[in-house]
Amino acid sequence: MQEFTDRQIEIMEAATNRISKFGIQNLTIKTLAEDIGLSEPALYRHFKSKNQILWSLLEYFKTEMENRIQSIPFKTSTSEADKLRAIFNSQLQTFVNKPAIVSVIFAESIFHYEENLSNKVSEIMDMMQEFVKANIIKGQVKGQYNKLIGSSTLTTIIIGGMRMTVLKWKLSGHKSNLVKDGKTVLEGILKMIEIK
Amino acid sequence: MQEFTDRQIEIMEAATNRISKFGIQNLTIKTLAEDIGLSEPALYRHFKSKNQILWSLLEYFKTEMENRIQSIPFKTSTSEADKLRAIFNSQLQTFVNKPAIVSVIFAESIFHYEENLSNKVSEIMDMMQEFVKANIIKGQVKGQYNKLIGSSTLTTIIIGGMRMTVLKWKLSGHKSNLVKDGKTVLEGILKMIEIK
DNA sequence: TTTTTGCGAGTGAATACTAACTAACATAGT
DNA sequence: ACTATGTTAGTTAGTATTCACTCGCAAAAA
Repeated sequence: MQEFTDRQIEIMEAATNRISKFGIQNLTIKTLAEDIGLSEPALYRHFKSKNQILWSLLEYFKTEMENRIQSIPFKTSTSEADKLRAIFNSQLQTFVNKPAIVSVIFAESIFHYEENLSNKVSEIMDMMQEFVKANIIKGQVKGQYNKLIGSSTLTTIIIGGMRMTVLKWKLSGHKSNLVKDGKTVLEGILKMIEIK
Repeated sequence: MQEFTDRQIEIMEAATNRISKFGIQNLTIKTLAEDIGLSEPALYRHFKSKNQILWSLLEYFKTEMENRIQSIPFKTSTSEADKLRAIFNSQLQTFVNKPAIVSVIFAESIFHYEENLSNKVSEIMDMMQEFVKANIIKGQVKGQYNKLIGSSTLTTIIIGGMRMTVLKWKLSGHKSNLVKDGKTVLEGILKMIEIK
């Protein structure tokens, strides 16, 4: 298990914010050092390379996300649909609290050239897909969801719809209501698959 | 209306290919010139800046896409669902024929720092959304689609599902069957909204 | 002859990263 | 209690390399 120092976390958060505000092109060791109020070489005391700053940042968020979702408390009586609602609510709320994260997590393309980074982004996406797919399968087995559509296709639709909502929120300059819009999309899909 | 010379189109296609293969970070005037077999200054005979190469490339594809979709022949008797099928089929087929385009069109984040470029990407996305939303509204008015979900939300779900399918195809290294997977997703959604 | 399209050889500004050094502090041996 | 030694976290001043872009000139096309 990775552990990070306070300074490392400070650096990772500053990096996330800069990417969110000005894009990855503007994330340089120089601008990053200025944001924190340190010299460039000081950053190299805490990370051995720029790549490692980005990698750690992704790892840090992945762990946070995994822990947060897995520790959502469910009663045994909770329906699969309600579990799905809780997972997405938690996820979208996190994005609202820290909008900068979205720019990094939803950016398969920006790390295209650095294999270890794009792999980390894929890992995060896969994790989210696993949560959703497991939910769908369970719900279909339990007879809570209909079986009009296969679980893989349904997962693609749900994750796709949510990602699209987040993208629109980002393009609106975070002015739209992400939690509400996300809920609307999810309820729409549930309306079509849930058996009441 | 913009017109491009043969040489300009050659440059734009080479740029698209390089972005697709190695990411935008690797698209430099030098590598681009080498791909075409010209010197760096020669490129500046055809475009006044690197930004303009990227802008033109987006404009070029946007126009192509608009014309292609609008010239799909429909009989008056064609159902809205069949129109939607035809539009997405045409779009996905274009991606399969020129996979490099996807890296550029689906890359809101890579142009984050250059306003005129991210605006162009938004324009392309908006255009696609308009086509879909118009189709949904018409279908609901004609009673071909049910009204369980509002047209905006449904548009988000459809576009989101298709984008997700394209993203998965890209991450698979273009090994999955995009046209087939896209059709499955669309049929899944139609199954839930179409009134037969 | 004039215009178009190419070239070799640059330019200044960034970029990630390094070298050499230092002040502040912790710890261990006597 | 005092000194020797090592560590942590920072500094200033660089390095080599890469970047988008330009200048002056030639050859070819119109």
